[in-house]
Amino acid sequence: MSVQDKKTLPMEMFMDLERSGPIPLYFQVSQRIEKAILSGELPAGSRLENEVALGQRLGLSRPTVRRAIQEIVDKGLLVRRRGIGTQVVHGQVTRKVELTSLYDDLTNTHKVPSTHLLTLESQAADVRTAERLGVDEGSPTLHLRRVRLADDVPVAVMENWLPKEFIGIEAADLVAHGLYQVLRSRGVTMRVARQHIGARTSTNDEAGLLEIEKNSALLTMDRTAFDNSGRAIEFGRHCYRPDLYSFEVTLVEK
Amino acid sequence: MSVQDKKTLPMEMFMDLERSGPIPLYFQVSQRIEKAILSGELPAGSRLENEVALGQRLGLSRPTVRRAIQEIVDKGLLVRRRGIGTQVVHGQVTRKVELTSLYDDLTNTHKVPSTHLLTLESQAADVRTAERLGVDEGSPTLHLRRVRLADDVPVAVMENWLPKEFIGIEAADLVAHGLYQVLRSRGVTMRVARQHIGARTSTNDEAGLLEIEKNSALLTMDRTAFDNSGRAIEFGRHCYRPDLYSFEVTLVEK
DNA sequence: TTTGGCCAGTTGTCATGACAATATCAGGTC
DNA sequence: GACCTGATATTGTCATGACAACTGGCCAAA
Repeated sequence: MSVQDKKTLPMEMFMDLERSGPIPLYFQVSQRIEKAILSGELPAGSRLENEVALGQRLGLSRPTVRRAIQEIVDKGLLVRRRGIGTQVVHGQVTRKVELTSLYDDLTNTHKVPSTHLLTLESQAADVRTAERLGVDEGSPTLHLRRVRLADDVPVAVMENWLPKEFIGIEAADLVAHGLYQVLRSRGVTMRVARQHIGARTSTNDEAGLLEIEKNSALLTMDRTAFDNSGRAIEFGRHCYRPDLYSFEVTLVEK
Repeated sequence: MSVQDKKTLPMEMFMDLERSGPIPLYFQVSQRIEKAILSGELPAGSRLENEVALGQRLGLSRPTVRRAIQEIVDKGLLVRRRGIGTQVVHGQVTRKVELTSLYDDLTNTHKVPSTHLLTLESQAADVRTAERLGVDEGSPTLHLRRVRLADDVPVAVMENWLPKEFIGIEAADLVAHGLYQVLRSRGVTMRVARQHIGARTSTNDEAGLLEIEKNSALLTMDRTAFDNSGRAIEFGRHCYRPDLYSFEVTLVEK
């Protein structure tokens, strides 16, 4: 009758919830709902069953169901309206930018990533690097410069500085696994990152590395990443070939 | 003794909570805590009082206090660790990118924004526009093209398409208030936006409008915005002078 | 001295219950 | 027919209680 579908889909896919496993219930539920949305089982504009009824059918409390739904709302896939209900957003499927590295991005899109390591050295921190990493000027840092390739085509030139406790990182690891994977394997997990995205004209050096013409446009990203305790872990200045890479950001008003 | 301050600040600033007002309690609490962080009253690295004790002292339940804290964690200002407590992040204050327009951004940074309206017309949707807005190809849309200036210096060239119900928008409103303000005044509130950020070389036309050299680098942003019901409200292709504008994104790993 | 286990502190998850705020819709009244 | 009104449905907010999981430090044993 109205614009949006009124049939609340049955969704009898929740029979296998692990109530004693390590995975939170709300996460199990949100994953299943999200999967249903992305697979088209819950088409755009369709209404979700209301929180109370859904919880009753799954044998879960309303806060648990509510949190599961909220997770998906935060991703921008669902919209809730008081007095109305919860709907799948119209428009195309959106993917939120997550805290991952370019290496992860490329593997997720089924391209074959590889790395040329240009520089791997200990370097005294200059003013800017010291400020970003929260260390004293002149203190040692690990400095690396790499070219990232996807299917053997250069995509990005990446320059990074890390605090001195990472100076032991080996070249082989970086070529094989990407920086964030190496850091994760050393027990460091990124928690917050602050990025600046801009553009500028390429230098001759960068143009050569990226196999593009001199003075052509580059997409740039500066990032400072922090770990669980809020300590700066990495400061990076990256530049990307704009014809091969762009950033996708999904914003949700609260 | 340890790395971080152990003194849990007293914070006797919560005496004026409005329990019957329209503002949620968790929001009142989160605002006060955030203010304390930004003002330096809660310095970087300091520990927050634990959830249970804070709730008891304020006469609030733990879920309410917890939600207040979570709001700030989502902004990247606090970090919680099980078994440890909640700390103010080290590093600089970060500001999350929000769902605002360039006009709002400029007024927030105390620059004086103005607009040159180049085009305001009804236009049949081409394939791409139709797909983005979720309308039929060839159906009427409102097409506008503007130059945004900050302190009389051109910053961006913005081209937008809106569904046909906005065709009545007048030129005077756009020059005076910015697109998003005009839409808000017509009862439309943006809820979700999907943005692609990239870079490319300027055309001669754009270079002239932005008062930069031909073939210099531009920062570009394509956006599709959706309202409360998930319907596409706006599709825009913008390009910015990279020396005057950049995007800031704060990412938080969950 | 070093190692291991125990204990207290803190956040993470989940359940139950209640009331408020808002949107839709049907019906009645002017 | 237009407008008001009330009933209904749904999400928003908040309280209380309980247990699990993780961290760090203390203390005893090897």
